[in-house]
Amino acid sequence: MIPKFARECAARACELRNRDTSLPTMSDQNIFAAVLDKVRAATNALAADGMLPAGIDQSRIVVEPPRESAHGDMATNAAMVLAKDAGSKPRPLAEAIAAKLRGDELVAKAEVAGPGFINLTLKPAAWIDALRAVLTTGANYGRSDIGQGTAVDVEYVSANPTGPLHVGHCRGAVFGDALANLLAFSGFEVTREYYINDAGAQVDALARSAFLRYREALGEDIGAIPEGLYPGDYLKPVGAELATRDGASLKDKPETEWLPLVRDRAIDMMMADIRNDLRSLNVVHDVFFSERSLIEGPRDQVGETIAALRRAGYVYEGRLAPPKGAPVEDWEDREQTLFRATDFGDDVDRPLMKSDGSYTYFASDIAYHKNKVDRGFASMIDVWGADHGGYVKRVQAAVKAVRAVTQAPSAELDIKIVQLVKLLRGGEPVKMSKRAGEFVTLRDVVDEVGKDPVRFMMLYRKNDAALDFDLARVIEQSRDNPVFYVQYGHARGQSILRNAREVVADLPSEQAAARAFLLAGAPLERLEDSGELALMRRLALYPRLIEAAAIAHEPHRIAFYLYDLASDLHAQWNRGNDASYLRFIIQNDPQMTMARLALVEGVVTVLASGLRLLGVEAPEEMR
RNA sequence: GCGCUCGUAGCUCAGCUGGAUAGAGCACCAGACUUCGAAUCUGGGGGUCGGGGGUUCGAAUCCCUCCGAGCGCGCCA
Repeated sequence: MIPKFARECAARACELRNRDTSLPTMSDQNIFAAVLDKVRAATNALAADGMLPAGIDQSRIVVEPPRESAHGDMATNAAMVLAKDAGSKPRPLAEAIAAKLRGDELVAKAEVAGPGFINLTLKPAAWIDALRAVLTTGANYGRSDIGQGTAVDVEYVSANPTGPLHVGHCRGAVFGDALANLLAFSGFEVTREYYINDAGAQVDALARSAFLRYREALGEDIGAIPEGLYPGDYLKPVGAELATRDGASLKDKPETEWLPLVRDRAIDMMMADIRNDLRSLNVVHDVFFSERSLIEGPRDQVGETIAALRRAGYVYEGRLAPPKGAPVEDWEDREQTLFRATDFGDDVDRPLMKSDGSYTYFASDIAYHKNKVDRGFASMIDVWGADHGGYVKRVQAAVKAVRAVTQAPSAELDIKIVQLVKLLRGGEPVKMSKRAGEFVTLRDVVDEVGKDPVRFMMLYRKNDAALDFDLARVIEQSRDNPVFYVQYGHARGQSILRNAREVVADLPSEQAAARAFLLAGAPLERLEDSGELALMRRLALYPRLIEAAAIAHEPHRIAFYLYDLASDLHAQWNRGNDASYLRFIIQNDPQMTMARLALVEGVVTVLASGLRLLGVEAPEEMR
């Protein structure tokens, strides 16, 4: 118990803060970016020496952790990438660059290896700087400005408002939400959007189904729900609500009169349910965009879009060859309005008008994406289920055409396909019968296992790989269960910080920022153990990982990183069991304790940061 | 028949947009609790990256071609 020492740490932290009052830059946080700058500086110096041509292209130079840790802390391909332009062989060039790098204050070793890699080993001070960066930036560690405020629209879920969300929708919901979090953290201006398919035959079927439930609510015996309508019980409240609101007044009207009324009410109630279900997963959209509004709003945006495409020569009247493969029963060869999708990479041209004169779904979708471009989104991301995979090319084609007619400076579209989820319980498939209207809803799953397992497990897989979700396994409290393992890592770190008050009595318990501030002044140079260095290296990787995940639109990388970080922490903990001098809390050495607490603080900070991006709780303790 | 997504250890999966001797977990075998949470950790065996060509300094990654799986294939959304 030496408060005096803690005061000294605080004083030192203040001093460190005053030394650099500017906002942290990318290189301050991202040690790989910092070293890349050093490598570029070295090549510039060689250019000044006349060893390299001036103005050489440095864009392909990368600095990355080597696969083999024996090769050092990081490796760069600079010499191999530059060799061709430099007109020299990689290895001599590598030697020259390495020689320059050896003069750097953070570089302990620079060696040329293999075909021309430069392997760098950094001095421990470099990793200590990285840890200090975690402590001083706190929850902002890993945040970057690579998005530069670019407006990006992330559209996800967009399930039909004809029934409650089922378990298959979970994955897209969680993926889209985490991706949006990640992009916002990386400096993009993100809009979270849900496209409501409230036009077309399916919502009419919804209305007819709801109308039956309405008559049922009025006491009529409606018998079985006919084929083609929605049989689920979830429409009973809609019928009851209509009966309460409208009494018997709808019952004897012709369908043309009651259908729009019933349809709008049914859609509103379904969407309210859907939003509630999404909220149970902590998924909240900024914009709910109605398909119907494209057609029935003040302007017919679908008609306008088609007209604009027609003026540009992308729409024509013509005939299509009948589809190959599975024969279409009622195929009718007729002239129709077609979008010239083949000009933009699709396989066939696509119809825009149905035979009854209404727009196809695809026509609305073109108009919808044009609407996004008109709203100023330079980047669009659509998250779809695997069953819509066949639709990717035509929408990509549509966006290219839209970009051409709007002359938007940028209109990128990335379509992320999330594969299907197989629901299991203890290894056995969960049976559900869609025909009988019985399916496992999103709400069922969240109620059974909780939001955190759902969110984490849906992200603990690449989005385009199929996923088994086992209701029994995801709530196990064991290493088999990654959700638990990572959350336990955070809880264990918090437990250490709580217990540390035995040695460092005035360590702030609740305010993480104050604690981190104090700990940043600890004598971090005493962190010399290999396990401690491994943890610091892992922490140093985080900004680079976030950046790569954001660019690739792959939030699953965060989940895997967190698992690795938690694993490093658990390993170091257990090394303290085998060798007591490696424990985080050393009773008679408050200085060492402070330094190790700083490391723990850094770990829990990054675990909490990553979990927050995934939308998963970072618990203080496991109960 | 065509298109899309995949194929990596016995199983479930990573592999940082082309880097070095391909990595985790489970399972199997052998070990570590008078602890700051053993709900954890340490070590071991296990591979023709579906097959075959090509591109280059270098390929699990990019191209071609077979094999196999899932999804989709006018006027449904």
